[in-house]
Amino acid sequence: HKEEKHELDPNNPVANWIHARSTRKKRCPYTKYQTLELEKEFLFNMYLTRDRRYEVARVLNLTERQVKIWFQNRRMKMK
Amino acid sequence: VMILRSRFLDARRKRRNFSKQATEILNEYFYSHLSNPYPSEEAKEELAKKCSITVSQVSNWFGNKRIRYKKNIGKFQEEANLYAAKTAVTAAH
DNA sequence: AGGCGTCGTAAATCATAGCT
DNA sequence: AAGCTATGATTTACGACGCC
Repeated sequence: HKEEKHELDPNNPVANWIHARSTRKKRCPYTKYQTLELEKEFLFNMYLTRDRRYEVARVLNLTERQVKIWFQNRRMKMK
Repeated sequence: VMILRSRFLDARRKRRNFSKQATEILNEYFYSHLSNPYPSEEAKEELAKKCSITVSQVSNWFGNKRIRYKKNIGKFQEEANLYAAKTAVTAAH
């Protein structure tokens, strides 16, 4: 199972490791308020509808993608 | 409710460092698989058992080790040589 | 095709154990 | 004892792949 991108450089032990693409957005910790509201929404339903996702993103000033991924991560954390 | 749970989860952050033997075992695996330090699920289970820690802790350890090694290879050179020598001895019977 | 699901991970950050 | 660093755990963000 391979992920993201590999660099092509012989002789460097790290060359064939998995590396994040340089275009990846830097991790940006969410505020207490954002996290609390996301948790409340998660308690309401573990899976988002499209409408709820749009609304949550708008209220918390996050992108729909961030909200979607937050829910995916949250479900994994729960396991 | 969530406050209670978050406190419970935060409690997991109260940790002890792993034993010297456990760190030894993890480092031996890491440096003897330096070109591909991604243990399979089965390998993680075996390491977890040998180290008396959980599979998640093994995953955390490798995640931390990979990024910290990559970020500063020079700092780990001495350690790398130490384990390379150790596994070389093992390989020579 | 396209979108959302899980799984495993990178990289940054957090919290604090344990040295100096 | 206080400060600093090492270390284990948690948090965002994706890539790979799966299933409808």
